[in-house]
Amino acid sequence: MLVSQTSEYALRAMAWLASAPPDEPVRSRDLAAGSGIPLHYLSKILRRLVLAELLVSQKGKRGGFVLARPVNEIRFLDILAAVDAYPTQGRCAFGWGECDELNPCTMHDTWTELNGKILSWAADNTLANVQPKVPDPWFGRPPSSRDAGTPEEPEKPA
Amino acid sequence: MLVSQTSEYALRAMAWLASAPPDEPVRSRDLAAGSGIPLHYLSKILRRLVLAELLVSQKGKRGGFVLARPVNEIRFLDILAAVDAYPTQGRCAFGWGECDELNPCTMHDTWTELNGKILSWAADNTLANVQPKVPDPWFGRPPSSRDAGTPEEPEKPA
DNA sequence: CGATAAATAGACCTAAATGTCTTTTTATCT
DNA sequence: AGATAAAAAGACATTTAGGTCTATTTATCG
Repeated sequence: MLVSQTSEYALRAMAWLASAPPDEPVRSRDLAAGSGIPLHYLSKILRRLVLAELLVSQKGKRGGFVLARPVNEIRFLDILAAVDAYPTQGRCAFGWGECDELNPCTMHDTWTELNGKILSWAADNTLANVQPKVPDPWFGRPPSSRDAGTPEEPEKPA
Repeated sequence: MLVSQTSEYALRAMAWLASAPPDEPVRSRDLAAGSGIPLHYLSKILRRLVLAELLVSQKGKRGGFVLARPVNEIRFLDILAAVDAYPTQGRCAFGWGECDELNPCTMHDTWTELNGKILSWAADNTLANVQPKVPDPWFGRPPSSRDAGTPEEPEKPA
């Protein structure tokens, strides 16, 4: 695969949070339900994003996650780096063994070309490039309420 | 990781074969020693490349592997496809669930941008972009002979 | 203060990717 | 024909990514 599942999850989660109103924190449960990411696995990813200071978490009642900075200051590159999916920097992925700038392998140039494209894509795009085009009154609500029509009701009433 | 180990191996192996003289087949043992790919794992990858008709294999004594076509007719894309690392085509990697052209997710455009760059890189580059710049009298020889200086001697004389 | 609701932490499981080993098949050479 | 040398096939082991579950901590509310 060219993009790991984990980095895809991280980008999706951050994109979701970028669409939520910034005043109140988003619970991981809602984020999981809305984005289709398994709850407990998502929690691990969110923790890493908190450690990378891309998110702020609030424990306890009324807790949840909020972006730590404005959307235009969170690059895709930061998100990928936070989950350890940082695009290869130093080493040439296709070099056999001891490939570097001084002693390049036969694929060094063409690999560097692609690597540069990926890096600039990740460095030039921020969460600002990802916000919804059309204002949606349901943003920030758990999407279960969108289906059921009863936004306040928890999913485990028993 | 952004590129799987297997697809990296496949590209390296093909690049190595592209550097070898086309008249005689390269043994997988030599290919493994030269490229640093584990022998038996390499064998599996080579078999897939044969099935994809990018390589021709010759069994028995004096056997080995040769490119099935001229270097400028083997695209990186073909190699990646052969080992099932084909860059994502239809689906949007960052879409949540039901993202497509008609109903795009908030990351559809920016993902499509990157995906297009990766695809064109893989489609536009062939093994011709990878051949060594400087002719090397040792190409096609097992690299162990390069170190030992006794090209004809097998590595298990006992 | 006690109940509740959230993140946090970490043990643990599963599946897929990766790597190793052995046997079988097939061709070539003497 | 027999010996040898190669790919082919496939069983098996290991590692890592991905995913689940449970307990703990921390905050808020009544």
